[in-house]
Amino acid sequence: MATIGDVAQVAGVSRSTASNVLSGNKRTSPEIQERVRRAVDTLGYTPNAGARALATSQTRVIGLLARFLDDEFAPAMLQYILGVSNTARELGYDILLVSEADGARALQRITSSLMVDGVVLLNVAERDDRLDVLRGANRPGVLVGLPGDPSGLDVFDLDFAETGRLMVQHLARLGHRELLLVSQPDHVVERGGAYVWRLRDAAVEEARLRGVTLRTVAAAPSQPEVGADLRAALDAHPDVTGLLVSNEAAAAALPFVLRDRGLESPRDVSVVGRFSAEFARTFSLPYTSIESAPDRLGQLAVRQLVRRIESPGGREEAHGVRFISPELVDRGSTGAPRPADGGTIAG
Amino acid sequence: MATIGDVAQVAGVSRSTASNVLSGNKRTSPEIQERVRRAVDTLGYTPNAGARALATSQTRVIGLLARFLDDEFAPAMLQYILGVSNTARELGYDILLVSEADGARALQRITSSLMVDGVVLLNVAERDDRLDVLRGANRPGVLVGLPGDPSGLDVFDLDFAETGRLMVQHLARLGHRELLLVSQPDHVVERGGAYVWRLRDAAVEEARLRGVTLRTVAAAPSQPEVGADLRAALDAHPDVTGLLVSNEAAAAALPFVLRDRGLESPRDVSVVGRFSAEFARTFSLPYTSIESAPDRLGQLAVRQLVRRIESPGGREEAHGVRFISPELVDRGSTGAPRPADGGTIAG
DNA sequence: CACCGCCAGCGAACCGGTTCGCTGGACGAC
DNA sequence: GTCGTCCAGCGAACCGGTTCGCTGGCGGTG
Repeated sequence: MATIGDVAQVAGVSRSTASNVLSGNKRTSPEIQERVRRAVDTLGYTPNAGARALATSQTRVIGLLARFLDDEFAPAMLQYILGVSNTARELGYDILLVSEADGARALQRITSSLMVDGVVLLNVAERDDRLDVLRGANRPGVLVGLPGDPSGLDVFDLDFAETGRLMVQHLARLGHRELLLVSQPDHVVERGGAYVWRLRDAAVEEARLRGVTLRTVAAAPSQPEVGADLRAALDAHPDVTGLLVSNEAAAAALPFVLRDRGLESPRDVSVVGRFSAEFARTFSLPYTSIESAPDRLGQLAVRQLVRRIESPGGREEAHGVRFISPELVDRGSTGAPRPADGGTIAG
Repeated sequence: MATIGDVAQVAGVSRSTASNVLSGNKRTSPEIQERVRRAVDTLGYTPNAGARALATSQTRVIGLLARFLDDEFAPAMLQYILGVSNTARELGYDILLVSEADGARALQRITSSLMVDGVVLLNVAERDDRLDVLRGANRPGVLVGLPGDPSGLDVFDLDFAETGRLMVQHLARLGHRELLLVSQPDHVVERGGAYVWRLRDAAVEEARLRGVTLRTVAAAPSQPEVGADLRAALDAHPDVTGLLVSNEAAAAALPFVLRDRGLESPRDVSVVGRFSAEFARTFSLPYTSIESAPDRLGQLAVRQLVRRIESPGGREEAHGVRFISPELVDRGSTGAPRPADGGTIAG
């Protein structure tokens, strides 16, 4: 491999001059620039990343900590990863993907060895053991997903409370009085991020204000168990006309469950989900939904992270939580409720 | 950050001795070992990855080049990524995930800057522009997916020819005489790997030997177009009783299409797919299938790559293509064909 | 008791970049 | 013509590890 010393030699200049030409940090004469560039081309020179990292304490690599929990629905996570990866590359960074179970230790490893300039944490839990490590680390980090205590951290997330209100509003305005919200078991939610109950609590409150009945059920966050949970939920609440699905695994399984029951949306039941357009395409889901915008969240997170990485260390921009507003995408799965003439959803 | 110099100072030894204790490359007295270890704990020392890379020319990072094509069905790729990532971590390596469109340039960048010790190429195409770069690179690489010219490369792949034969065999033995193989358009196949026509050609030959009719159709490799393609295919071939699906997007859409047609498997049509068990779970697919084993392929690829990385540079193990044998997982979607009494698949 | 061999620990060099302070030549001003 | 200023390029130091050759103290042997 050619080194900058080789380049300098071929160009007939010193190593420092070659470095200055390539970095542009110091003014150099056009003639010298030309000679150095030609030498670079001749030798096919590429800077050694390790040496550069050692000298500058910068790697131009971003750590991406994805948590893949055993019972989690992985396809939803893929879109975050791609959003982060693509944005990072646009900004000139590479991605170190860390998927190991012990996220706290992994975070410790990659930050304290200075492998990365910063990190993005996905799937942040209510009480996430990675956060203490992050706060003590010497590299900045940005979260996707709101933890219980976000103090001193940069966080991006969908506004789940507003999402819950919006879902209830939408169905209530259409005339639905009996709603069912499909979430996830609390212990899973706690690990996987509190977003589900933030949505649920706001939805419950909104339903109360509007005098609408909103029942909530927990369904497994993974296949195939979620199918059985959905069936049981429909059996338990036969008079429900509106379904709110804030559980990606449940949304993906819903077409099969409705079909088994001989139900069609919106004829028999109106459905509003919370997932991304890409997710809907992938699973052929014909349901109106709140866009969860994983690509946009990933993009915002990386942009903010790079801003922190590249801002002169001294003055600190304030940390904080940024919510993105929910947007409803109409796919025609909602309408007026079926007449309440004794027909039941289990029909 | 504490350096090895700090550790040495606290332990009262020289830097080289501290290094020797930590690497274990040279014998050291138990007493010195103890002092150094204590100093490491006290200071919370972690080696600087850049410095180590510079000194050893090793980064303990593996580059993972995933190609996400516009019209490709991404969820299938996720399992390869996780397989690679988890295996790499087990062997003490981290993963640099590269998803950018220009894979050849990305490969050039990460190898010539010595950011990685080796690379795994996913989704290798028949004529893949990354291969020339890989052959010219100074780091080893392993492919998942067989290219047109695999000479001088390590390749792992499912035995797609055998897979095609097995699928035909399975249905022919059950008595099916009219089969339809759902593949992908040739131009997509060429880019995305030749596996689809390797399977198709073998299936066609096997059908010929058995005197069975096997028609093949191309369907889009992504949602939602694939649904329309499937419907058109069923319309065009109403007498088909056996379906071979070697297209993940088509497999994921098939339940919806069959439902629209009022068809059930295996009652009306027998189905054999080619996808992984995890994929089947994710998409609630009740179809008998050939296991595509992405996790196992990823694991084998990483193992082989690490072997190359860590083998003393001199003696070279022979390169070559390793196929894994297809295994059929029975999910009950195949049976004897419906009586050929004039009933048609288009019902 | 003297000599030899062994080996634990040390010091220095090296990996390949970046950066800082110095220098000397060119040019402008008086 | 002389002096001062400016700045392009140079050399050296530094980042934080690893490694190689040397050394000196110890134990064993004759």
